[in-house]
Amino acid sequence: MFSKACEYGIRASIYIAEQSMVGKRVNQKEISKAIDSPEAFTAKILQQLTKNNLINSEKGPSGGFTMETHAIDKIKLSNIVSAIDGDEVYKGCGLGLKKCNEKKPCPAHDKFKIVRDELKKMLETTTIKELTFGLKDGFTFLKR
Amino acid sequence: MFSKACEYGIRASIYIAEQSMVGKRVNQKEISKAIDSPEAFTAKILQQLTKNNLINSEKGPSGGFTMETHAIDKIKLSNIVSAIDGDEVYKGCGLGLKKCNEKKPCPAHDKFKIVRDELKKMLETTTIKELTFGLKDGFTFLKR
DNA sequence: TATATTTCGGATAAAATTGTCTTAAATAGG
DNA sequence: CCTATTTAAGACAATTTTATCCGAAATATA
Ligand code: FES
Ligand code: FES
Repeated sequence: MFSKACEYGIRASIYIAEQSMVGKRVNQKEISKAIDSPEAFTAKILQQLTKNNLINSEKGPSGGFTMETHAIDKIKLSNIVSAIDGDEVYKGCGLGLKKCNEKKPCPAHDKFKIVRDELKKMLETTTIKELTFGLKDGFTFLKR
Repeated sequence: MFSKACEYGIRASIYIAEQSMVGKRVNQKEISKAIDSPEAFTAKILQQLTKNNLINSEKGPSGGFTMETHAIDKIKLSNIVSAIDGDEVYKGCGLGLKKCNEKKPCPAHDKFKIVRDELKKMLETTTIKELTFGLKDGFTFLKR
């Protein structure tokens, strides 16, 4: 569904958001430990998210990453996905024709469109904030 | 969503089925021309589909690929996808945790499950046959 | 039987993705 | 100002995916 980079990006975003909500800044090492991802690779992804203004970074001792608290319920899953994978997965043709095209649809278009639009709606309405809720109570997990 | 290999595999299957329904056997060259895919790579994928008994192949002059007519409405999209990509896409965790796990779900589990199950249902109920209908009438397309 | 056609199978190559390493830049704190 | 810590940036490496190539095997047909 998504690339590894994107999966790490989403997990990292959720973790950063959760920590930001209790006023904590987290660094690369903590993040990759919390979400069980390769440290250097994750660092690259964090750079991407930073460039896309989805998270903030600060250098130096006691530096690290945060998500602005007022943004946590504004940022949607789709923002993370677009920033890393682009929007092909929820806008492109399921059979790989360049651009999904209503006028010249692939044979699976009608079937795919339903699923893809559901995915799109889900990504565009799900906030990072709501994904943090189960975490601190131990109902949901960012690694296993 | 799917790999390139899988996209080609689905398009090829639909084309082969369509031709088989009018009694025509098609070879690698025709197929990759019809679906606009790299010939040698497509040949590999056709081998996979053959091994999985989704299509039949015959060697020699006038050889090529067919789909058994009585199977065309039995074979589902999920059969093609599983044969090439496996079932990760509609059974795995959306955030990349190994195995989706109801007991220890990722934060996005509930949201993802809905979409993924819809995808699963679509793939498991859509037959190759119904995907061929629009083709000959020029309503749907395997390339653009 | 000889030949041309076609799939099969394995090796190889190119490109994209995933992952690592090293150095530079920023910054907090002594 | 100096040092330790942390992110930024770019080069590099490994792996996976995508794609090509070639010789062998099968087969129709002349
Ligand atoms: S054209 Fe293929 S999904 Fe719309
Ligand atoms: S655990 Fe992530 S989708 Fe089920």
